[in-house]
Amino acid sequence: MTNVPSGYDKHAFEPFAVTVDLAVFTVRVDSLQVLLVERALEPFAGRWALPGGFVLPEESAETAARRELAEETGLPGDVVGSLHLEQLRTYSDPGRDPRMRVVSVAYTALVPDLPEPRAGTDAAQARWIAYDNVEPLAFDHDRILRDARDRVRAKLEYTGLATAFCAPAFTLGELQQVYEAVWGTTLDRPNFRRKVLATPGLVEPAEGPPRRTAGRGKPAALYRAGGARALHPPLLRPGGKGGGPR
Amino acid sequence: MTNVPSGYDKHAFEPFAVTVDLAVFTVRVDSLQVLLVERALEPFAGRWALPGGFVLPEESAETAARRELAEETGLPGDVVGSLHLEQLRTYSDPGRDPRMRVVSVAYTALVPDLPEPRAGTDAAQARWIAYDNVEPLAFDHDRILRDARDRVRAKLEYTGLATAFCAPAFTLGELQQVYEAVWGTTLDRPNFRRKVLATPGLVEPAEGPPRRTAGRGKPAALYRAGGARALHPPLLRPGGKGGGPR
DNA sequence: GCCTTTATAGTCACTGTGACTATTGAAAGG
DNA sequence: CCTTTCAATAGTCACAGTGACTATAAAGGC
Repeated sequence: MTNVPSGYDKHAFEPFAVTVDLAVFTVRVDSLQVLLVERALEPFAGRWALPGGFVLPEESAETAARRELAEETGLPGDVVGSLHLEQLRTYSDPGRDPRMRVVSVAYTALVPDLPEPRAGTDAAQARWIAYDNVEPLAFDHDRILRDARDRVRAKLEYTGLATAFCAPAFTLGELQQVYEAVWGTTLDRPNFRRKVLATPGLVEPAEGPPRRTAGRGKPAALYRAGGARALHPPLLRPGGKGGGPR
Repeated sequence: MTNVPSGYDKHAFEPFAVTVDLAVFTVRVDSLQVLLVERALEPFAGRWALPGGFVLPEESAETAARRELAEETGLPGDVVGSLHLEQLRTYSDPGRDPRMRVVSVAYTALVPDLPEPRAGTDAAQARWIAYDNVEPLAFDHDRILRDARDRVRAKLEYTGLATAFCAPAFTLGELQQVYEAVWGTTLDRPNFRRKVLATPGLVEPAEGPPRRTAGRGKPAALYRAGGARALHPPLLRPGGKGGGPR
């Protein structure tokens, strides 16, 4: 229930602040990278942190997440408006912010390879940083980032989310690089191809120019993201089980 | 980031209230049931709702969830302290509570068949109600409940969560009833048995009294929950081949 | 032309699974 | 005590999905 105790005065108690934090991922040069900002203000001035900020009185958390991302990183408005954004979880430990009681709704976003962001008002700079090279972050953002990475890894198995890391048209080799970068594994190319094409709704052939020149070697066929949200059968990652079949 | 704008006054703005809402599920008589309370106060007095309430200044959302559950339903303290509780997601739409700005962190809990709860301070009564018989709830609790049900259905596939619905020692037939009630399907008993026993960490034989009398017919062996969090291979629900999510 | 590189096609053995059928063992009812 | 009943458990069989691997096709560099 959501009862207000009788005689309740909205302003009589220590209020909660509600914020959003964003773990924005991309895949470039075969590695999973995350968007971080360097804090310009105390606390944790000079430390890296996830982009984010306060939810305003008239917006939902998701609206706030898109607004903050645009403000703090200067990413193009149409990109921010259309990117894949998904709620991760909410962090509410007392003391997670040294200044006051802050409850933060964390979001995970997946974007294709994008230009370098530029710092916004509250940030000294904003950069893509390889997940494996991230140094200790401000607040409890290390934990949020780890939770977000685990979620993305798991979701690649049973959803078509990997296509959100790719441009509108992509080759199966590029899609495989996404899986390999996120999972930190290598995959057999013929088997990957067979599984992707056998999973309905994951990818569809792009009808336009059927091939793209990528360098030397045979040009690859282009595909675009399919409409399926859940994959049947799932694309399970190799190895990662606790003693089961390998 | 979580910067407080300069010159910020904690009490100068319209504050957010932070609440928790709980979707507590159990399985009894072959049906998935959810714990609901009848609201005693406005708004939505007389309507059914999910149990929940305000997060206090010094508690985390999860602590608040356990406290509210104990207060509103009178479930035994040790049960509330040890039950499986998992954060679902956070609902933050402006206007979801007609009185003020309320952000609610929703939790899902799974419990074995328990005695009838008793109503607490804010509730006229508290009852288990079959999921399929739930009438429109207060606030946006219909949506929360639906999200929670979808999540539980999906999690049974790739986690050992189904054992949380069972008593400490249970038969494979009882475990199968959990899957059937949650998924709304029937499963082939020999195949279910084979899959459960072939999945490492799902169940372990209970060493104590090896059998339990359940009526007529051969008594079943007893098992207890295994330690595995993720199942390999997963226990997929039937009917998934066609394409879309099932 | 030949060689390298990358995409794509195909083979084969093995595992997990759905749909069944058969057997076991304990309690219920004469 | 013996038979019936019924759930638990064991076993069979065909087939889809997958990992490991080999073979062919299509491009560029020389």
